[in-house]
Amino acid sequence: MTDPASDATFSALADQTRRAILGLIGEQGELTVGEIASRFDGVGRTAVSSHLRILRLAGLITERRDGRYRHYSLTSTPADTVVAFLASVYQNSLEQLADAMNEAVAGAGAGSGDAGQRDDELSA
Amino acid sequence: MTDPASDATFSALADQTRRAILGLIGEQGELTVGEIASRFDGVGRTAVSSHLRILRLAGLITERRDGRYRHYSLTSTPADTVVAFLASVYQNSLEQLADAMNEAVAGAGAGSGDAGQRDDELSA
DNA sequence: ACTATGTGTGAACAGCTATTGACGTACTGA
DNA sequence: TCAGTACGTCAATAGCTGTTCACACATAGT
Repeated sequence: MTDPASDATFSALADQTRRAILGLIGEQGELTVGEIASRFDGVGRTAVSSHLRILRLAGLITERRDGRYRHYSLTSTPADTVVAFLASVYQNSLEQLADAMNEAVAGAGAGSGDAGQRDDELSA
Repeated sequence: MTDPASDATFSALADQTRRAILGLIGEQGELTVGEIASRFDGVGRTAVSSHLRILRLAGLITERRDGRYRHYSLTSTPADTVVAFLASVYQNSLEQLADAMNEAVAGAGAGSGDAGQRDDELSA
């Protein structure tokens, strides 16, 4: 729980604007910096760029460079760090949850497609 | 995703010390402020008390007053907010995962109502 | 009374966020 | 090719939030 990866992930998720950006990207699939900044009236391109940099360093999003544009999209397995933390803290009561989650992940990856989730060991 | 509850939860989880406190409480089941402060050599009781206040306001822990001591323990379904956020953002790929996780949490918490650390219920 | 546990308050400190201005890069038109 | 324009980022600054400590206070046990 004291991993640098956890720290980066939770710090990235701590900001409300960044969570909103993640939700926006999740809706649209791919967005550029200008498109995101145009939706947040109170946030400029520079601020959005900084937020995207933090999200990218945390491994939550990836960028695809297309000319002068940079399209940002969600990564495939972003919840791993969060889920791993929850599983380690609440293992006494949520151990069965982790098992059910692994099964659900495996089923979702086979059924609905683009997730590409890999089943890893959640119960530490 | 812009709920105040989400903001409080993710802000509480953003701090490394608070995540370590959660892990410590998850291991021991119940701990007092002094016990927690004694384990973190660089953090005093005042800081621990402040962190516990933030965690309590975020709904992650609950306190049980026993004389002059206050025993802190994990709440039953703390991951709901986090899971709800992940489900809303990654609904395209993790919709079934979120449903399965909510069901698992509801099933685990339906029996007793607490985190499972009910070794004693002595009342003042 | 005396001691121990826990919390509240104010100050110092560091860290983060948003802005302004400027720069590098890449498309567009003549 | 050459300017003009749009997109994104970098650097520096101001403002704000959050963490920690020292001190004092309230509560509870002996």
